[in-house]
Amino acid sequence: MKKQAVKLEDVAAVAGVSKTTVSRVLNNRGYLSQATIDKVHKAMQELHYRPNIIARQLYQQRTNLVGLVFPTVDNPFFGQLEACLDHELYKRGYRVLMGNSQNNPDRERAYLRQLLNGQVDGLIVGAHNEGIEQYRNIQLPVVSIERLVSKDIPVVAADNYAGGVLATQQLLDDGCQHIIHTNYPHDLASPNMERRRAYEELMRRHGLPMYTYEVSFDSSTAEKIKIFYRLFDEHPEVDGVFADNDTNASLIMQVARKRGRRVPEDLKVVGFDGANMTRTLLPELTTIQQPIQQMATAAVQLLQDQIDGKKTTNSVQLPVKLIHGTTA
Amino acid sequence: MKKQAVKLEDVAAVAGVSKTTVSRVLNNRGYLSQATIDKVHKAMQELHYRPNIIARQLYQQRTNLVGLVFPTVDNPFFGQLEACLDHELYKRGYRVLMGNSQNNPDRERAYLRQLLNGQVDGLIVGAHNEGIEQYRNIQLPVVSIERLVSKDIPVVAADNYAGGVLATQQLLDDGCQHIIHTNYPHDLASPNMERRRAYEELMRRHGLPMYTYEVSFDSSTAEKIKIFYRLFDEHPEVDGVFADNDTNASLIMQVARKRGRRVPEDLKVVGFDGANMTRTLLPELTTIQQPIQQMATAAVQLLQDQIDGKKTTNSVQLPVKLIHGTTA
DNA sequence: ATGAAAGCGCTAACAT
DNA sequence: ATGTTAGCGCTTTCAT
Repeated sequence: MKKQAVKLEDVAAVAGVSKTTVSRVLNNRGYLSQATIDKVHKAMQELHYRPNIIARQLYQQRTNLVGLVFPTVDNPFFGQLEACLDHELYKRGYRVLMGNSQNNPDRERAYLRQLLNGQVDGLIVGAHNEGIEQYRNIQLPVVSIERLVSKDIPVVAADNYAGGVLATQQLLDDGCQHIIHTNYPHDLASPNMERRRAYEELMRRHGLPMYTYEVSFDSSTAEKIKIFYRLFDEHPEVDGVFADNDTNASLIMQVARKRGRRVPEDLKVVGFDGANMTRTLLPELTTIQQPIQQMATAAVQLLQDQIDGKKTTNSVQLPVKLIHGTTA
Repeated sequence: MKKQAVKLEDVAAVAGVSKTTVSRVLNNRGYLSQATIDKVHKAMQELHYRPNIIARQLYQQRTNLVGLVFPTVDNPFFGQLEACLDHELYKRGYRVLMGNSQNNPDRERAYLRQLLNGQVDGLIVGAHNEGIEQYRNIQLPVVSIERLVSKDIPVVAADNYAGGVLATQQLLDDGCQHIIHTNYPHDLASPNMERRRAYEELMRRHGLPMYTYEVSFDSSTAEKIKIFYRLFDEHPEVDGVFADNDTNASLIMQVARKRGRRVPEDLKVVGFDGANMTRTLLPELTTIQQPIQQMATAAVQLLQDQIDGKKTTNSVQLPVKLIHGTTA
């Protein structure tokens, strides 16, 4: 329990003024004579004074910190999203507290337990865990991205249904008859399910069979690959795949090649997300691009409104775009 | 300046005990009778009490927060690295404050100004800005990753020289005669320069010409692509490329194809980093893999040692590995 | 234009 | 086993 080396009081002593005056100089508030200002600045420099941010936070009851609760930052979509969120928040004077849940409910709870204790001024969440009870009766400003948390919390999401239609329609236009879809396990309360709904409606309307392989986000790459091998074994007739994200699309194409299928000749593939990093590393992939930057801007705006006390519980849905690659 | 709804004092009043007792129950410290414990817990539940973390931080003079200052999280290498760091820090009870500098020195300074004011217990830095004066005479525990900050700050880095040798040797073994390298601008004080040194030494030893194209990390993708077109225009004889990171390798291959070169028939390519996301999206790339997880573990260990007051200014160098793809 | 004093919510000596 | 009291470092009424 060592004390801070040099504090406001020390500066006051050296400058020969009171703590109040130093605080005023620090915050540029109230009436100050130039002579006093200079004296205080000089003392601050001499002592290498640094104001203690925590003390200020305690008094002001705000931290200018926003917590980001997402599965992981090591992913093209979430990486870009968190980078955009950080950028938008920075512009408004907020810093970011990372809360990678790794899709572990206990970790998500642990983060929330802390963050809700005055650690942050607000929360932006996009983790995929179910039944986190702490979101009920929360008094902190919260915005969610692509996740239904509770009815009071506004959601920012892409138009997943339209995306599902675009993807499926592209494969149908390509002449595919046996289109398989991958998605999260069905019970996840995510707007993501709209992608599946769109796929199923179009397939039904066209009288085509539908199969959805469920791949949970947090499975290991090896596990996912195993599922995709199973996909080709159980459905050798598959000629089109609508993957619910681009990394799955990439894995499916790798497995397809191992099974002797050429893309796009024997198999068409459409992904989802269209993040920058995927566009750079896998530009040939045809995919549905989410407006990540706009989603970040909207989320931060909604959060700021809540922090400012404006009651905007409206949710936001943003348009997606089909990116034509060579895989479909 | 609203006050916190319910505080320790309120719990004390309801439970009919003193603040101290409530604090003791909260922290499970000192002698407590079971009856008191129960009373206090009951009062806490009734009031939905949440301890104010900031007040505790002020008293304890520690925040259990570690700042991560890196260029961006939207990148396979930094994304995975920050995810690993977060995971290691979480295990030790620390949370992470994000400091994406976007390679903007002003932003890096702004972060440091705040973080050094008691906001964090330590810092792990890997941003690429030069001459940030705040790192001089810093009193906070700091560890750097792949960056030379100042002589007092320990550095965790991969064996970049060995990596440069592996990459260049692979291309030489493939029979390449005109190998081009890409790297950061030369003046950057980064262990990364060792990759270049290795390339140049091997080329010199083999009596081969050497050309390094300088591509700054924070250029836009469009700018990078322009440089790579220039590379092929100025050196149509190129038959091997050693890129200093995998995303550049990917861009180079895209440009090569546009210029009618087949990889690996006409052009061999070796990248650097070998992050998970690159392995998933671009598995065919031959690359030098950095031990990201080990680097994170080592960095956190060094930081913890400093926080604990152990004087370990030793730097750490970790081995790299050649990953055989099909591009070289 | 400046200062004294109270208080943000919590913890820990030091009593009892 | 529990309470009293004095801070942690800062900001802000309220005085002068």
